[in-house]
Amino acid sequence: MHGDFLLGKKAAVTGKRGLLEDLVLNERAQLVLNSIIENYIQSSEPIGSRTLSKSIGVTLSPATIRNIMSDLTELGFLIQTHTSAGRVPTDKAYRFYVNSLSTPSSVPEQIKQKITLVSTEQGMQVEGILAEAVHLLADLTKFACVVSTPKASVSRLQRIELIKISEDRILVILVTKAGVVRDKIIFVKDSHSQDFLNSVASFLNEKFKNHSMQEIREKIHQYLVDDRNRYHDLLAQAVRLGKKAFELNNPGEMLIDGQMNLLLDSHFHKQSSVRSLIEAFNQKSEIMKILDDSMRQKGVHIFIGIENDFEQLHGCSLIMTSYRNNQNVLGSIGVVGPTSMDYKRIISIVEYTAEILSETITERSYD
Amino acid sequence: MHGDFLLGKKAAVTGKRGLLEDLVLNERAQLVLNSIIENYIQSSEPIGSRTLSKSIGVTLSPATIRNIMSDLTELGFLIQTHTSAGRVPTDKAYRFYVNSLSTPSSVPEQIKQKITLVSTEQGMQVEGILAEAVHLLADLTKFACVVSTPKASVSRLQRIELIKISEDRILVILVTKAGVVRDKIIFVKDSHSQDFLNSVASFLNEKFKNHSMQEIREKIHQYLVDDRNRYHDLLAQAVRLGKKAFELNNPGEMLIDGQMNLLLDSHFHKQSSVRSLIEAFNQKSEIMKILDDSMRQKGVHIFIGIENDFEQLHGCSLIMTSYRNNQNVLGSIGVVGPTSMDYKRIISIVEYTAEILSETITERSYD
DNA sequence: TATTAGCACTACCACCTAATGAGTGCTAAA
DNA sequence: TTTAGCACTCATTAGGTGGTAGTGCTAATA
Repeated sequence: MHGDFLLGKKAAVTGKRGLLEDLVLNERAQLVLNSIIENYIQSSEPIGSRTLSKSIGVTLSPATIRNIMSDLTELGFLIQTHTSAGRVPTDKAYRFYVNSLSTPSSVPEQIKQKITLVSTEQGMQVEGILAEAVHLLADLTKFACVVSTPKASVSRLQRIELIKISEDRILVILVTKAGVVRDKIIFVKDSHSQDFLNSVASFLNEKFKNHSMQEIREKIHQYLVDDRNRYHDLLAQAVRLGKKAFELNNPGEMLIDGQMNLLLDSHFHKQSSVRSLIEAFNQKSEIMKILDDSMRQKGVHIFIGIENDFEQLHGCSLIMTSYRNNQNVLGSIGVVGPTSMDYKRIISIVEYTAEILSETITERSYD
Repeated sequence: MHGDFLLGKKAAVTGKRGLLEDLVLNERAQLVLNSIIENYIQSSEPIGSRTLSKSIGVTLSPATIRNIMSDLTELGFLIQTHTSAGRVPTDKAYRFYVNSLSTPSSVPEQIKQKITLVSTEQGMQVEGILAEAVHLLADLTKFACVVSTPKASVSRLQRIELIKISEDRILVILVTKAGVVRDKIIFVKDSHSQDFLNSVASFLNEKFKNHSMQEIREKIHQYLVDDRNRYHDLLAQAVRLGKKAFELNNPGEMLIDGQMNLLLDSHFHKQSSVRSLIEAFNQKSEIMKILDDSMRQKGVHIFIGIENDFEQLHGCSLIMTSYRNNQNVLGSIGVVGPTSMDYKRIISIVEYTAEILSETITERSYD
C-alpha cells in the first residue's frame, strides 16, 4: 500500500534518472532517508520516528514518518536490529545517499590548510612523500588509510645504473621519471668489469630512456627473439643483462597508516569484526587489488559494505582515488572506514589530499 | 613479622647477589612468586592461594601460601584488584622473574623452522628483508613488533653515484656495505655536466670507499676548513658536492607490524589504554629512541612496564635486541606487548629472529 | 616455631525480577 | 492523506539474591 506510494508518478517529477534507486523514491521519502542517514552517521545509534520528526526540517508527525520508514524498510533501505528499535541504514541506503551527493562538497578552508606535504622540502624521495600523505589522511579522517607506490610498469625510465658488487652480483638502480628509485640485485654467471657494465648501462640509457618499463620489456623481448646472433657481443650482453634488470619482480607495495584508528571506532568493537579487520590488513594483496582497480578509472571510487570483493572488508566502506604526475597515473590512495562514515567529508578530504599529493609528486618528477 | 622471615639468613644462602630483589627473597617465596607469575601469564586472571597450592609442585597449604602472598604484597611484588580477589604480579615482580631467568631458554625446533627469511631469494633489498622479519615476529608473538632500518652514520660506503636530473638537481645514490641503497636529491646553484658529475663521483668513491658516513663527514669537514683554496677546481667542487651528498638528513626509519594484535589482547581492552597505545605508535620518534638505545649494548634489552621512558608505553613491556652484519651493529628489532607476556618464550624468539636476520643481512652485505 | 585448619568476612559475578522507555504497528478520527 | 491514540515489544537498567573465590585472623597442631 504504502510501498506503492513511493513509486509511481511523483517519482518521475524529481527528474533524477539512470539509477534504479533514484527512480524509486519520491522526494519526501528521499528526505526522510537522507535525514536518517545523516543522523545515524552522527550518532551511530538507531534512529526512531520521534527523534527524526524533530530533527527533520519539514513538519511531519512521527506517525507519518513511521509509515515512510516502514516502506523504506520494505524496500531494503533500512533495517531494525530488533522489533522495538529505531532504524539503521543498509548498504543500499548508503549507496543511494552517495549517489545523490551530486555536487562534491569542498573541503573547509581550515582543513585545507592542514593538508600540506612538507617532506619535499627535506629532499625526501617519493616513498617518504607517500608516507606523509597517508599519515596525514589517517590523522584527518581517523580511519585506516592506504596508498600504493607508483607502479613500475607504467613509469618511464629516466636512467639505469649497473654497479658491480661482487664477481657474480650486480646492483641495478632504476630511476624513473616519476622520481622513484628502485634497486635490486641480479646474479650473473660470468664476471663483468665495471667498465663493461658502464658501457652496457649507457647503451641501455640511450636506447630506452623515456620508455615505460612495460615497453622496454617488450622491446627487449623483441631483440631476443629476433635473431640474437646477428648482434655483436656488447649488444647481446647488454640485452641479456637488460632483460634481468628490467624484469618485474616487485609486486608493488603499499603503505598503511592509522589501522588502529578503526579499533577505536564503535562499529568495530565486536571481537569478531576486529579479528576480520586484522586479517584483512595482514593480507595486503587483496587491498592492493582494490587500489589497483581504482587506478584504472578517473575520479573517486566508493565501495560501500559488500561492494568490494574482499570478504573481510565487507563491513567497511572504501573511498579510493588515484594520484598522478603530469604524465601518468601512478598509484592510488584512500581510506577504509565504517560504512556509516561521513561520506561528504571523507570523500572531499580524500579527493583534495590526492590532488595535493599529485601536485607534490609532479614537482618532484624528472620531466 | 612474616616480612622479616623473607629476609635474613636464608636469603644469603641462595647465593644470588647483586640485585636487591635477589637478596630479599628466600627460596620458598621465590617459588611462590614465580609460580604466581607463570600462572598469571597463562591465565591472565588473578591467582588465589587455593589455585596456587594445587598447581605448585611442593605441598603447601593454601593458608601458608596466603601468608607468603601477604608478605610479597607488602614488599610490592603483588597487588590485589580488590579485597577478596586473588593476587596479580606487579612490574617489580616481572623484573624479579626476568632477572631470575638465568639460562636463556632455546626456541623449540618447531618454531625455529618457521623463522626463515625468504625475501633474499627474491633479490629484495634490506628494507624488504626487515619488513619480512618484523612481520614474522609479529606473527609468532602476536604482539606489535618494530625494527629500525640500518643507521646511516655507522654504515660504510660501498659506492656513490651522482645523476643529473635537471639543471639544478642532482640525484645522489649511496650504496652502503650493508647493502642499503639510499637516494636523495640535492640542489645546486651551478649546472654541472653528467661527465663532470661522473668525475666527482669517481673521486669520492676512490677517496671514501669503505669509510663510515660519520668518518666521511668529518673528513669532508677537514677539507673544507683546512684551506679550501689550495685545491684545484675539481677537488673543490667535489668536496662541496660531497658535503651535500653525505649530509645526514634522514632521521632513520622504523617499520612496525602487528600493532593491531595488541588490541585483541585482553589486557588492552580498556578504552583508555587503547588510546594511549595508538598515540604511542603514532609518535614513532619515542619508540625510535628506545630502539636506538638498544643498539648500544649487546644482548637482549628488556623494559618492563614503567621501565621505559615513554609514558604512553608504561603499560607495556618491550623486548629489544640489535641485529648486525659481520662488521657493524646496524639496527634493532623487538616486540611491544603486555607486561604479562610469556617472557621466556618471547625473549628467545626475539633473540633467534635477530640472529637469523643478522645472518641474512650479512649474506647480503657487499663485503 | 612453623604450619595448618577453621571461620568470619568481603566483593565480584551471574542470575533474576521489575520498572522504564524508546520504539513500533495498527486503527480510527480529523 | 495525515495524524492522534493505544496496545505492544524488547533492550536496557536498577535493585536484590545466592553462590563463589578469595581474603585475614586465630587457635590448634606437628
